[in-house]
Amino acid sequence: MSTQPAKLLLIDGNSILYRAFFALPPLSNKQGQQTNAVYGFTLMLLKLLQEEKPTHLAVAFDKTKKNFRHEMYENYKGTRQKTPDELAEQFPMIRTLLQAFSIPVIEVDGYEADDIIGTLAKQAEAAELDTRIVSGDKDLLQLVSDKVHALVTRRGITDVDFYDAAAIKERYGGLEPNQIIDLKGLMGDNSDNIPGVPGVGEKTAIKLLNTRASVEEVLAHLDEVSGKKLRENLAEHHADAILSKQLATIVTDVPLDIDISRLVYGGYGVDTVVEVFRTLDFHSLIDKISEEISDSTAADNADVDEDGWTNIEYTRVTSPEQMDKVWRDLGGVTGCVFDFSDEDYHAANVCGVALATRDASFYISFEDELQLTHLQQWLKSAHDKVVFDIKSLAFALDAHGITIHSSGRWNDVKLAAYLLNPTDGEVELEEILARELNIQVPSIKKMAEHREAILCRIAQKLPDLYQHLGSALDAQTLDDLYRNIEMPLSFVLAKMEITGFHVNADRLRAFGDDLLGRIHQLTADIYADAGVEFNLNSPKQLGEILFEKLQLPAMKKTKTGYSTSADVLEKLAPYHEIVQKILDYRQLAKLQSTYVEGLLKVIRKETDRIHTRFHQALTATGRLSSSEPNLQNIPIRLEEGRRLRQVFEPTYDDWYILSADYSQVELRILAHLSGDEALIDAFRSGMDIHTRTASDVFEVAVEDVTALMRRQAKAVNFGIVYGISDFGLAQNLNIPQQEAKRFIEEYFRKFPGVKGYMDDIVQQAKQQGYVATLMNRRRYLPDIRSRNFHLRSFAERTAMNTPIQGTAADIIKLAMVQIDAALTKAQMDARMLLQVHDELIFECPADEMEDLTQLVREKMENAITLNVPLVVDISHGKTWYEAK
DNA sequence: GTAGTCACG
DNA sequence: ACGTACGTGACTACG
Repeated sequence: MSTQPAKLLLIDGNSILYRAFFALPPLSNKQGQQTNAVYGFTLMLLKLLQEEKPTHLAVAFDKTKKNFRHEMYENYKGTRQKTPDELAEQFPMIRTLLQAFSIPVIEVDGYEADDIIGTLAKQAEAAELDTRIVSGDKDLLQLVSDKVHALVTRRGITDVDFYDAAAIKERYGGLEPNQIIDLKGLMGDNSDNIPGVPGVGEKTAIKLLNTRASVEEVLAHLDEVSGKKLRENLAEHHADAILSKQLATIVTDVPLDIDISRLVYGGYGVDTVVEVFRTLDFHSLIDKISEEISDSTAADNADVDEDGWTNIEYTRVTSPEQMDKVWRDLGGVTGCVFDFSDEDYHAANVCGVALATRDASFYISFEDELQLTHLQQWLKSAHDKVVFDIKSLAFALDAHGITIHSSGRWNDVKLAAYLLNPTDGEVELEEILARELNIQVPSIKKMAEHREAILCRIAQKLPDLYQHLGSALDAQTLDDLYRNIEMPLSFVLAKMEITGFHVNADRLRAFGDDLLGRIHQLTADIYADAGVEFNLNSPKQLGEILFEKLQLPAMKKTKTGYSTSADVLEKLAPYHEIVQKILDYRQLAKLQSTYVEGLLKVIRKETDRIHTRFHQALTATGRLSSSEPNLQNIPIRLEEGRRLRQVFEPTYDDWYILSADYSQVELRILAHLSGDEALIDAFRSGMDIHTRTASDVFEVAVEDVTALMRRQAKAVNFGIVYGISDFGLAQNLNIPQQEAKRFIEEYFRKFPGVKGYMDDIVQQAKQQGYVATLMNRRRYLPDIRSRNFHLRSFAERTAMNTPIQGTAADIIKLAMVQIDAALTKAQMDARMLLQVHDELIFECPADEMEDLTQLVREKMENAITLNVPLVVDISHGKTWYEAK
């Protein structure tokens, strides 16, 4: 029997985990970093178990309340959704781990881990049980007493400082543990968003608390405080100090359905823990605790994934009879890996497909045409299928005359993984398998002779992977977005990519020839002005000419030298005639190289069409992007470039191009999200929003708004959407920062709801670690709690911008899905060609124009109901240029 | 491969 | 005092 004294260990799960998360060097792979954080947590846990030998043990986690965004989502859905569980989402493996260690996890709705620990510590004190609190947060020091001591993490992950009352006294200039809250009340805590009193830091606070024991007493005896400024600050921020103290005070009466007698810790089963370590790839930790492991356990599991890649048994289907066997054997969810090189998206040639369930694997070669007909049947069938990147499949299969439809019960792990981690950019299947299931896929290139086997093995893993990701989607209420928007949208986008945009190549070439002539003339003029020939395309050489040879005033520097960007050159134009010529050259050279030459390169000669590629799983906000070529940035702002749109024509002479764009969609979304009455009223009135903003901000009648006022108001509106800063606005408008600041302050005075929303959303991001769109699309913002001003500010602006930009993306995506369905249903010939963030481009026969206009308007304007109307402007013409 | 620049929303 | 507008992709120069 053990004779060791009873000892209770209370671990602040959140702070230890986050400590580990931030202590580790940043990884490009977020999921990897999360696994690393759990690794750090485990290191700490093992150390504590070994050194502290607790007889009672619990880990507490925060469980924050449901937020307004979830409620909004429910309103939109009209249904109730489960409240997501914060920690399980971000670090799903932590639960498995603690379960393996048989350690009780305590969470209480609406309370933080601190509060639970405070409550348990109080109970323990009453029971005279020796208690150690482990946390990364010094706030917990307020709980220290005779029986309760604290271990607070220092640098690194597992280093801790020990605190009893004496240690606190020494560290905090004589303060008692219960004065920690007074300390926080006065000095605040930036990382916890406790304001405190301005001008009061740790030193001052300690001095004050050495004469008077509490915040209240300090405030009651202000006359004793030396220093006029300090006295004024204390008087002025009386309420802040009291509130800050309250914020810093840990709750000690959390309603718990468990008491300390239930926290008796009996140790863990080594086998169970090793098993979990193995799935998490914590190999070094396995060694650390492996003395007690029996050899057999280790051997049983060691080689499952090691050799499965090449010795997997699969059937190579070569006859129709075998095809029948495929249908019989493929029950349940089937993983599908199509065999094509992913190097060239547009020229991908599918040479086979691997189909697998847990029990059976098949490789069907595309060489045999007969097989394809059978395969096509199956692709349409009601079997559940899991793939990676359905859009690339649909695009590649189209070249084989195979069309796949959204009715075929497809699931796409690329889209699922993207919704879970939108900030990772485009992620390959291999990375997802490694991150989610710890499966290392061998290089197919290096093992070319095993290609089919490896593909079958990957196919076999896909259902597991989908199940894994799917439950995470459910847990984060992303399932609706995934199933009803992103999945169906993939098929719409595939169709658009396959259709392409018809262009007039001759006209494009002529446009380019004209440009070339003018570029040559400008180049000659510039060389003459400079008195020397140089490479005009080199910012370095150009900088030397302008700022050294010609002695123009350098306004801005880059890391490598002088900045020669357009905004700098515009300011320089009055000094020398060469500057305007350079600006003109730049403009024309851009058009020539990026657009004329760039587009000519990608026109398919047989069809005179350009097929862009839409990236559906790339942007952090939920927008699409377009590449090879990018058709989302065809010039429009300057007439010169806009003329490029004349080369984009309908497929047939008597068809038309139709363009439909949301009017001010982001500001309307802001009006909705913020509930600001003035902004809502502005949109309901149907007035020009920038003019209306100018009239409000500059306090003039609408009819007295000048062009300059409108331009400035427009910039402010943009700034608001981007997460405004006075510097940014000043830069944009080329005005002093002070003036920009006044604009912003005035804007917020006139639109207080917007101000409130911006403050709330940043606060919310800090609390829950992410922001969300109206349709619940999420973006995690780990930097929002950073001590680095730059990182934190960026995260704050992102918190303001992403719900707006992302909701706009949600809305147009939903509209696209609905429009596609409606076009199919109405059996119209009209086709969707492009999406450019807030606009959709179509082509259609003349006799469908009216119907299409009506249909598109109806679907776009009613995709979602906001508290302001959504307005869509539609126009058409014989080219994209004319559809304006 | 990175930096600078510029095209779009 | 800190040092910034949000989200993308393509081209050219240059180490």
